[in-house]
This record gives sequence, C-alpha cells and structure tokens, in this order.
Amino acid sequence: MTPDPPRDGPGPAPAVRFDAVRPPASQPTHVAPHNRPAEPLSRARIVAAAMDLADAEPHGEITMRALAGRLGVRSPMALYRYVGSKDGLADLMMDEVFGLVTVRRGEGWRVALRSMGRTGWEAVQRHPWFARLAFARPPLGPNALAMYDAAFAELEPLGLDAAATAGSVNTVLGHVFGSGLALLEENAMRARHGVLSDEQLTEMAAPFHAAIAESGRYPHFSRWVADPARHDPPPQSFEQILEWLLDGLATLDGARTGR
Amino acid sequence: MTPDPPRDGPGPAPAVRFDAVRPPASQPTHVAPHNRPAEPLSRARIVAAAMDLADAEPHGEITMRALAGRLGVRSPMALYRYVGSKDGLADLMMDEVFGLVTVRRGEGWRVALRSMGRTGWEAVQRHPWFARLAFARPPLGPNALAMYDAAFAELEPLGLDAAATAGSVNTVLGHVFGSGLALLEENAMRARHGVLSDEQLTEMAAPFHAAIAESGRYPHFSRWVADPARHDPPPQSFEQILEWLLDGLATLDGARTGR
DNA sequence: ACTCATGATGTACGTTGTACACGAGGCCGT
DNA sequence: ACGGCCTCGTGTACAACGTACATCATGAGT
Repeated sequence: MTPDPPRDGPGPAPAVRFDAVRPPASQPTHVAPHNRPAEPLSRARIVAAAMDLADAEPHGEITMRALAGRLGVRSPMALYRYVGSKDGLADLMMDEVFGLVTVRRGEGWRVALRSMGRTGWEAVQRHPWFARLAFARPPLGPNALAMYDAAFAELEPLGLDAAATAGSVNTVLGHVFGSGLALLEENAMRARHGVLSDEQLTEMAAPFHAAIAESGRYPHFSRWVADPARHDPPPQSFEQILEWLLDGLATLDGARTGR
Repeated sequence: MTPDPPRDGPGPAPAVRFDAVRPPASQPTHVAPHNRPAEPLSRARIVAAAMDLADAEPHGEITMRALAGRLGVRSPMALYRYVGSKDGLADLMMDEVFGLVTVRRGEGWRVALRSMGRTGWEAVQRHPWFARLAFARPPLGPNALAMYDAAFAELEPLGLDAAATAGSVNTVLGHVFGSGLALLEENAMRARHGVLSDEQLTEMAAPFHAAIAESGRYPHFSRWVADPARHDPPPQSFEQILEWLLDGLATLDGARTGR
C-alpha cells in the first residue's frame, strides 16, 4: 500500500528517507508554546512518544490514533503534518535505535563486529519492535548509515570484496534481529494469555502435553517436555552464537589479525 | 486480538491447535458434490488455496475475502465453518510447511541438524511467509512436533540437558527463519516498486547514493556502494553459516561423533 | 486592522477480521 | 411421501485501522 519511499506530507512534513542527507526539518518558526498540549508538536516529540508507546505494547505495534492521544492531540491527522506516513515514522523510530548501536573503532574487525552485535542486542532488548522494523525497512537513516560506515571501515583491512564485506556485517545483524524478533514474539505470546511465568506457561500447556504423551507419538518430545530444566538458560546464548559466527567469519580470508 | 489457542468455529469447525492429537475433522457426511464451486469446501482445500495465495503475494499475506474468492465462494464467512479464525488457518498452513522439513535419522546429530537446516531453507524459499509464521506462532502442529521429536532423538546420544537440546535445534531454526524472513521482506520491497532487477535497484537508488557521497559523510559506505560487485553472492551463504553454527554446537559437549 | 500562513480538527472512505441471523437444500425417520 | 432437521453458504453489520480532504482557529507580518 504505502510506497517504500514515503512522500512528503502536505505542508511542512519533510521527506523522511532523505534526512540522512538533507537534515531534519525547519522547526516551526514561531517559538511561542501552544497551550493546548502543554508542548508544541514536533517531529522529535512524535518519534519519542511513538517509541515509548511501542515499548509499552507487548507486540510493539502502535496506531496513529493511540499516538495522537498520548501526545494530547485530538486528531491523528495532526501527526501527518510532521511525518508523512506511518511507515515514515517507523523509519525514524528505527534509525533512532540504530543510534544505540556502536562499533568499536581501531581494535580490529572482530572487536568491531562483536561490539556491534552486543550493543545491537542491548538495543533490541530495550526496543524489541526494532527487530521487526529492521527486517521490514531498508536501513537508510543517518544512524544506520553511520553504523554501516564504521563497520565497513573496520573490515577494510581484510581486503574482502564488497559482497563479503556486507555479508559479514549482515551475518551479525541477522543474528541480532532474528534473536530480537524471537524475543518480541515471545513477549507478545505471553501477553496474549496475560503475563505468564514459565511455570504458569507449563501449567497451562499441561493438558495439551498430556494428550501428546498419551498418544505415544513424539516420545522424545514428551520426555523433553517433562524435564523442568528445559526453561534454564541454554548454553547457546546470544553471545555464544555471536562468537561462533565471528569464528566462522574469521575463516573467510587467511585469518589475519582480528581479536 | 485473536487468542493464541484458536477456538472452535461454531458448528463443525474443529479445534485447530489440537489436531496433533485429535485428528483433523469428520469430513462432511454427504458425498454428493455441490455444483456451486465445482468441489465442496473442506479444510484441506482451504489450506491448500491459502498456501497458493500466499505464495503468489510477494508480501505473503492473504485476506479471508481474497481466499474466499479464490475458492469460488461468495462469502468469507463460509471459511469460518472450517478454520475458526485466520490465526488458526495460519497454524494449519505453517504445519503443512513443517511437513517439508526432514531430519535424517541414524547418521548422527550433525547430519540430522544439517538436513533439518537445509530442507528448512528449501521450504522457506518455496513459501517465504512460513518464516513470518514460524516467528509468530508456536510450533504445535503434528508435523512440527514430529520434526522436533526427530531432532531431539538424534541429539539424545550427546547427553545434553533439556535446555541445551532445544537450544541446539533452535539455533539452527533461528538461522533458517531469520534468513527466510529477510528473503520475504526483500521480495516485498522489490514488489513495492514493481519487480526490479539488481541493476534497476541501484539505478533507482542512484540519486540518493550520490547525495550521500557528495555529503562526504559515510565515505566507506559510499565506496562500498560504488562497487558493482556488491550484488555478487556473498561467501556467507546460508549453508556456510549453517556449518559455522554446527561447528559451534559441536564444541558444546566433548565433541563426540557427529559428522 | 487586514491578510495570510500554520497547524489542529472533524468527517469520510476503503479495507480488514469476524459476529450473527438467515435461508436453501439434502438427509433422515416415519 | 412428507415434515423436520442438520449442514453450510450468504448477507449484513461493526469496530478498528491508515489516511485524504475540507475547514477552522490562531498568531505573525504588513
């Protein structure tokens, strides 16, 4: 429906995708604070409120109406003066989170990619909806570009070709976003049944699991389900898998410095 | 909105989630073929049509109305006699694809997980929407259970605890679904601008990239963008990353047989 | 004081999933 | 043969969504 490069809103809403180059927007000229919603609307305020709202929803999805309500504005259409479309707003939210991802510089590609992965994982835990957006929208905001630029810079000494360079970054990011999306959906699933602890979850699934066990099919699965230790943190943590991926990437060229 | 365990539809629509144990549904008793839509409606026919429809849409999303239309039925409500809810239908579609994932038996855990990963990758390439569903819905259909059961069986000789066993499977599946979701979203993005080749894509992004290059920020990114080889298949293929993950999993215990 | 641009509002449309009441048509027992 | 019932597709309806459009209040500049 909404085209990928979001159009300008009518009036002052500036292009969203091109903020990377043509900076944000001419703030409204008059500085006098409106009295209606305490503070005047602005793109920055909208984006911040949208992020808060998405953080508060377990599924990480927002509606323009809810966002308008949270901003003390009666009509959702007011927001379209500043953002152009919901997808454009999503791009802005996404790039804000890309700003939380940092790439350590000057310590070798492995440190760089590891720091990217770990700070990315922190960011996606703080804002799980980021994972969904990162899959759905191309990363063209200024913070995303800065992150890629730093990562590419650190990979440069390896002498990889362009495809392999991007592939290295995307291998790590794929792990980050995949883990983040799994986290998001698990939160959403728990919220759908009312927030549930692991114990409550097993208890609720008990009759289903019992029927499975009784059926005699899936014996290994049934044995696994019966083991209460299955909710322990697995040894395949985010960080552990990240290291495996970095090990793999290291084998791509003649395994130079790194570390 | 729709609760996770989809309710029975009114009348004959059987529980969807519990098909694993209580088999499909009593087919309608009368065998006489209706003349209206050539063939009588049935759960199997609905699921098959839904899969065809989702395959044909680049974003992999379907509407109940479109599905009804494709089935030669005037009202979308007719489908609710057989599936209970759209989420329930999604569960059935998902489990159908889980049936395409095979786990080689009796050749060690590494062969087993590798075959699961590769056949999963094939399945997700054939039905990219499967990746989104696999993230969003718990895998409780009979085919999914059979897959987990086989994988757990092959991992049993390793003597891992329950958390590590599931973690091993999920490490591989996370890679499968993450790669699949990236594929789905790339297809959707291309479709949004009309189907585009790599060349058309670069051409379309050219003014944006030029503005970035001119800005002087992101020099490494700009150099990367200018390299036409960036669209070559990267050395970090699905299969290569899968091997890295298997290598990592092998380090978890004392690295027994495998291979 | 008049004009005008700025920005919030209200109304409206098309699309979605799905609840509900209805009715056609074949099957059954008598 | 016939009346009742059970099965299953239809039509209507509603709430929620993104957002197009016309309108109106308000403060700034002349």
